[in-house]
Amino acid sequence: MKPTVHDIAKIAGVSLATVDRVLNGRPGVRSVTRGKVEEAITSLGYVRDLAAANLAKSRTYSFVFILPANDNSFMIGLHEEVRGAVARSSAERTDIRIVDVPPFDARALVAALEAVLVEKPAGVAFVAIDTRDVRAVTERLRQAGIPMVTLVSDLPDSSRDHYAGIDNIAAGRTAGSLMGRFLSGPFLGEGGATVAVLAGSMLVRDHRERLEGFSAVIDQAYPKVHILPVLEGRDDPALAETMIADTLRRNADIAGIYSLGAGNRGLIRALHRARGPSRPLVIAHELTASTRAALADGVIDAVLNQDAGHEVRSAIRVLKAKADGLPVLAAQERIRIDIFLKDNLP
Amino acid sequence: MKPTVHDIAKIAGVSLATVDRVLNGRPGVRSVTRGKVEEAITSLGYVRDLAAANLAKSRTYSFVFILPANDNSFMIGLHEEVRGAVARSSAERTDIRIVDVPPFDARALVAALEAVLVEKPAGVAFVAIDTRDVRAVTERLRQAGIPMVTLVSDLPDSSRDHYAGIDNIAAGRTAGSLMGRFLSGPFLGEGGATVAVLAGSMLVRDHRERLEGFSAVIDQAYPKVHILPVLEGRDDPALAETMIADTLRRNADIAGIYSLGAGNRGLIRALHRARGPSRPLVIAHELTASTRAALADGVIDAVLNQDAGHEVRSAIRVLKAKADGLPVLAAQERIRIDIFLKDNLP
DNA sequence: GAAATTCTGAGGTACGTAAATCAAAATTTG
DNA sequence: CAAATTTTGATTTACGTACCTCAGAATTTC
Repeated sequence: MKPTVHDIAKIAGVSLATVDRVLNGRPGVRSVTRGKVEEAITSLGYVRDLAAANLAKSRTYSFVFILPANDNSFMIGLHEEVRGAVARSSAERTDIRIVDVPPFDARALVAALEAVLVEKPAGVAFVAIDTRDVRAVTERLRQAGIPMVTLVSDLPDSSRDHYAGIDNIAAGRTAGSLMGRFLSGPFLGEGGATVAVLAGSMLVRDHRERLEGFSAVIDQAYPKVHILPVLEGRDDPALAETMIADTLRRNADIAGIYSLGAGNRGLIRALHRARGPSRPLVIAHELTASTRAALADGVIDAVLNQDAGHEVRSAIRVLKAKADGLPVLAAQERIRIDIFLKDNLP
Repeated sequence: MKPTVHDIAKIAGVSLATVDRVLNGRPGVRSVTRGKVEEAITSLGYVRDLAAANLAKSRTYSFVFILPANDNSFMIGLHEEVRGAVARSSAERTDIRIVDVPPFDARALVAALEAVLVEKPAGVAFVAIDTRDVRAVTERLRQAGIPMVTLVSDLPDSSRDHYAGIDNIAAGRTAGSLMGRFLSGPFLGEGGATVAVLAGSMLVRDHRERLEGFSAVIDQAYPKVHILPVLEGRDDPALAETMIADTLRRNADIAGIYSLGAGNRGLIRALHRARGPSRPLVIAHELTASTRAALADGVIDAVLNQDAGHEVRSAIRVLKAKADGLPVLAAQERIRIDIFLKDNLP
């Protein structure tokens, strides 16, 4: 039988009230007595029954999710996953509030985080933007004891407790490696190949890191591949379409395209329009309805994906654990880079 | 506030005892009264507080995991993950027992499942072997109301409730696609390429399915690639080593190897020994210490992986849900095929 | 219409923990 | 050494559900 507070009281030779005082850090216990109780706890291997404790406290974990109100499918999907979690929230003793902020707007994010500071929820998750101001607020949140999880885009070396997202450098490297290997066959050979890169914005860390990883692998392992200057499409389908169409028109010899941000609907439209003699090899991020269809059609060759549902559920699990002061299972919470070819679409 | 049994009693105009009788399917309630209560339940949107219910019942979920006592790293890792779950079990109200059976032994598996039938745990997970006898026992388990989850290797169209493992046909297709594309470059060209396939046993479904998917893609999309007859290494490193060494000696022109089972330590040893002028392209399954090292060294080019930890945790979640008659979150429980190149090793 | 049977209500105890009150004991302070 | 203070004990209520008993009401059966 699992030991209970009653067992501790018996072993330590104190009353239930004293055990409770020790367990919950309440005042009014001499250090001698506290020592006896703690000894009994460790000797019995007592672990508090969280379900019973939460029941007694009639506790609900209140979390805030700050999400950019982006127009692209990935962010819309992320929103949906959080809404799904809200729907399940009553059964999980959580109470999740969604706060929308304008995309790529550090000041709006800071303002939202400051509001969190006032509200004092049990935890907050947000898509980070990497600026000094944002870092500064996170430090204030940490001091206020509010657990923080960054979602999708990280803020390394800051006060955040955890990052629920993929390793974007590794993602970029993987894209580079696939690009290099796939190109080595039918495309390369006569001297070299030109590759275009479409990003959302170099201001967000995840995009910077993907480019970094991609370039590193290409430069090092596939020196015959030449990367054009990055196109910044602000994750906007319409903008992406014109940029890609322009680039394809100007550089007839483009052998590959790496789309490391969102807004792939535009990219795909441009590709469909530009049906030339030989289509370029395309590697994109995020499996959405449109990229999935493009993969199946052979317009896109590979899609690297992060599962928004996993990220949201992981963020919630981690916030809960942090709120309870429990350790997190790192292996469980690592968000993986999914690689989809047309053959392993789920 | 979430509605409770008290609210139901009040709304339905009955006593708490009657609500309890309805909720827990106890006898002694007229259908008119039952109707009133059920109406109140739906109108209030009542959902039973599982944590409180489990506390009241002082319930622990007892699960049995039947695992083959294989010598390869993957199965050893799987064992470890289950043991990890056992270690965490007290906090999760689970009580997991591990039963070891000899590998590739359908009769031993049947015997273990029959023992489960007697023990009547809250659920059972097992690595399936696809025979009539095994199917027959699962039907008896289903009739006994014991939730079943197949782990790693499935038993489709049987009485099992869920499969915690990857789609092996898709995995095989993915391997075929990578093999075809990677070979198209440096290896192919002058007419064709020869590929060897190393499996564990064609008696287990997962291996059959991987081969099926692999062959389908190669035959259809890469007709220049020729697949040698399958080698069956019984997931045994020593046997695999001699088989691969033999094959490499006999067929000097081998361009690729697809290792779809376990026992890769042997494969890797053979590859290291046989350092010829041009090394073959190698795609293997399961990321273990040895395949990871081989990937990093460039001896293996790609590894398809299933995360044993995820599979075990998913199996437990599903068994719990089935035991409680709750729905499972399909998206959460889908086990993904990880593709590792040397660039995205975790 | 009485007896037998079936329903229903009221109430309690339990699960393991939290949190509170109040009295009693121990300790410290002056 | 008495008074003030701190520490501890005993007890209670609560969280939401499960499960039990027993009495009384309603219904059915003869």
